[in-house]
Amino acid sequence: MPDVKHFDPEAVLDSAEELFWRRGVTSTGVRDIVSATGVNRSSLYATFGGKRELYVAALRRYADRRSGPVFRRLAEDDRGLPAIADFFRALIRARCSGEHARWGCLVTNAHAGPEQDDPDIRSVLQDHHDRLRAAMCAALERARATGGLRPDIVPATSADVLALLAYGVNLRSRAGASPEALDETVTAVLASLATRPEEIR
Amino acid sequence: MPDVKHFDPEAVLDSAEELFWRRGVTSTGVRDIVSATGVNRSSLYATFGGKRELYVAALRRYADRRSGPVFRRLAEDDRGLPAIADFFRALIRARCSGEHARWGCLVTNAHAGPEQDDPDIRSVLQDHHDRLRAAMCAALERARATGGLRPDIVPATSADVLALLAYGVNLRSRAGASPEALDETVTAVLASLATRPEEIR
DNA sequence: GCTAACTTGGAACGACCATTCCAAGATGGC
DNA sequence: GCCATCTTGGAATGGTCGTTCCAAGTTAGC
Repeated sequence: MPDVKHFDPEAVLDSAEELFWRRGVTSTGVRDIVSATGVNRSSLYATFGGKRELYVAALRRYADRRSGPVFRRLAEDDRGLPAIADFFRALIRARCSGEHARWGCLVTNAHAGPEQDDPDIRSVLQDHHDRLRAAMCAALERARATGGLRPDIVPATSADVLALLAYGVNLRSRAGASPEALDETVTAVLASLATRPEEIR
Repeated sequence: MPDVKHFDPEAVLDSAEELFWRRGVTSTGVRDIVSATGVNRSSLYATFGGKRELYVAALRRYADRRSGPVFRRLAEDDRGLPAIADFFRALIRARCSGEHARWGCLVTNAHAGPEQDDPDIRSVLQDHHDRLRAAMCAALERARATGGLRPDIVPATSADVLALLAYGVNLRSRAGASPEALDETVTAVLASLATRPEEIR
């Protein structure tokens, strides 16, 4: 039997995800991942393939382990509009303060860079977008079921609006947009959906 | 008296803007600008300083000559909401088809990359954002003046919403979002602002 | 036509990049 | 203890990056 890995690939992906997220794909070199993890170049290449594969894996990991649970929680929340309001409040808080302040969203950032030409990456972006829309749509349909949605609102269409709004928040938070202003902006959109705007927060 | 420049700096900036826009800052090398313009390295450095300065100048140029006129037209348009609808229609058309299809917006792209750490670049982004918001706000106030805006709408706040929406359009268009879907999304937002939603297009 | 001032061409520099290669080391079954 | 098999360390490769430097060329006034 052969030798066994002397490191944890999952931990390496965690580090890679953080580096790609914080500093971007092009600004993050393999040497940065080497020095952040302590794992040797050769082991990295033997395990993952190369920088591209490392990035794709980190991006998938981000979509699965960061966005995924949040989207799921949103989709399964019975409250409708308040669930969406909570989603955005948490989003804005995460983007503007704490450990990841001003990092934006790894998937949103990927949209704007040259990495999005890659078919594998493109499919992650599309998948992420579809999941976000679906979660928003589910929450809106719950709002409709409880009469919280204005009659002229079409959940699927407004889900697209809210998804684009989330991208806007992710993007502008990187430039230092104030959380209060973002909150107010989001609240205005939610108010336009609600039967009783005063109940959304 | 000294020798005089053998090339047009403005034309160089045009080329640089196009390259940075299409392929991104990090993927565009000085050599690319050299071969696109035919201007020698030394002349580039003597005239502009370096890559960073070239990028900042190209970004400023984009904001002034691409976004500027569009924002001005929007702000000066008397029609209110139809002016905003036209703005978005033209935006979506430009982002999804024609010469610049899938390039997104140079300023929007700058938000997501590592270039936004630079104070000079950051100030261009902020300025661009403020101008966009102001133009939207002006158009909304005209809508209000003609009774086209729902009474509960606050122009300044909805201007922020529309600005974030524009960033979302810019971003998603790069990933290949369909112009029809984007149109529908934008129309839904405008309908939520209008006293008579059926009149916005 | 001379000269001072500036531009231009092209080579050269040093740093960094992703990737490869190979010898040395470690492992688990026999 | 041996060996096949994989991992690991570290040097090396070939390329590209932004930038610099200097000699040669070009210009406009005198």
